[in-house]
Amino acid sequence: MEDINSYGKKRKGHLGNLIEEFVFGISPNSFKKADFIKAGVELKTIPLKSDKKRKFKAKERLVFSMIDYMTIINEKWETSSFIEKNRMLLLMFYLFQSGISLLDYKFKIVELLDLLKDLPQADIEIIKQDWEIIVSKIRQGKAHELSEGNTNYLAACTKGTTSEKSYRKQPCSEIKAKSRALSLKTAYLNKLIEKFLGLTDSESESYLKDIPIDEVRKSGIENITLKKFEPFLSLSIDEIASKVGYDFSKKSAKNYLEILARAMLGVKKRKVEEFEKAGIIFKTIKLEHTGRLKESMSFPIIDYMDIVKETWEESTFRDYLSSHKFLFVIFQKCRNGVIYLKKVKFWEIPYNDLENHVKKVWIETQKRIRQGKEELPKMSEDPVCHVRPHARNKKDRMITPTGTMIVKKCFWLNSKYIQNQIES
DNA sequence: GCATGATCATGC
DNA sequence: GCATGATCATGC
Repeated sequence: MEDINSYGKKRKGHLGNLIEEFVFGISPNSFKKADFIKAGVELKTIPLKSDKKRKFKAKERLVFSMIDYMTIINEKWETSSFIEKNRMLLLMFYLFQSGISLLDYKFKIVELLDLLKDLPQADIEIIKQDWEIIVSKIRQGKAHELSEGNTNYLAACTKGTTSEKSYRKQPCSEIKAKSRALSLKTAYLNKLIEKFLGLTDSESESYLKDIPIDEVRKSGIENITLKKFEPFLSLSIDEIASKVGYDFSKKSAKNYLEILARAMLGVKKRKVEEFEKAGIIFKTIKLEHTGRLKESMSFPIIDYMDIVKETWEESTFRDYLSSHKFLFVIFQKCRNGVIYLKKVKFWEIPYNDLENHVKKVWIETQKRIRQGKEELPKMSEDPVCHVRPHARNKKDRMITPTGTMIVKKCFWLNSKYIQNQIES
């Protein structure tokens, strides 16, 4: 056995090995079997960060082993290598702190979790469907197009080095695909953590709770969601309001389109539970009577100090875009001003747009910030995205690495681009 | 009509 | 006080 102190300086990936070796006295194995072979239990150490509201939040997604593209296409969910290895998880959550030794991390939550028993039925079904979506994409020869936005709770995230070497063969296409691993999304982990901490989120409400598991199984969560909106298509917002029992006169909220969108799903509370778990972002969109979309779509503020230290592959913005799915609830104005529900659509950013256009703009943005420039890529410079102010006012500024203070800005998806995505 | 800059409204 | 979603204002 190695001296425990020699581990203290190693990287976070070694924390799991450390626990296995020094806490449980087993030698680390990284292949097909669970860590505790006889018990069939897989150990996972998961970093947490502090959170004002909920005490702790997951620092990152929970990553399992690499997807073997060549063999997974012959598997079935129930007997899959994923389930075989990861069905029983020993989850050890620790509070991450930068700059301290691994040996000084404090564990905050330890739970044993049976993926097929301890989660709500609907969740298990959705995870299974996610697995099937991923496998069917590989079967269609589209492993290179996989993205975390494809699925809800379980996702295929990139894993391994970012160099060319990390591309590997896939069975149904000649195109090489990035190496990826199965993972639980950060959003889903956060809900699990909440549960483990005994916190109940009284603000969110499920819209699948009254739907029989069989139907979730048959139709899939996306179709069920879209079906919820069907009875309202082409209705004006007044008609929708009276149908769902929402009284405009009582409360004239500015976010009435969002309230109506939730009400059509059957949710009265402020948050949609399944969307919280899946990291699905609700976007209500209002088109002009001509079908034109006026406004671009904003994203979180750019931290100028952080972005210059990031690589594109691991950047905050790439992570945000590629790990979220969006639900566009699209309304359109008539010539006479009446607003009606036009279309509802799930959207995730297409791989090529992300890796070509957004990447180009991101790299250019990083370059200009490093140079101390205040002029960041404009809408006219790329058809997909641009950078623009997003601040309270001109005085709302943030420090840059060159020491200047510039107005808070963020990435925006171009209005025209979103409009095209809605139409296609 | 459109690009770009600027700011409002809301909720935590 | 601040992040976030949404929208306004201006000038070409």
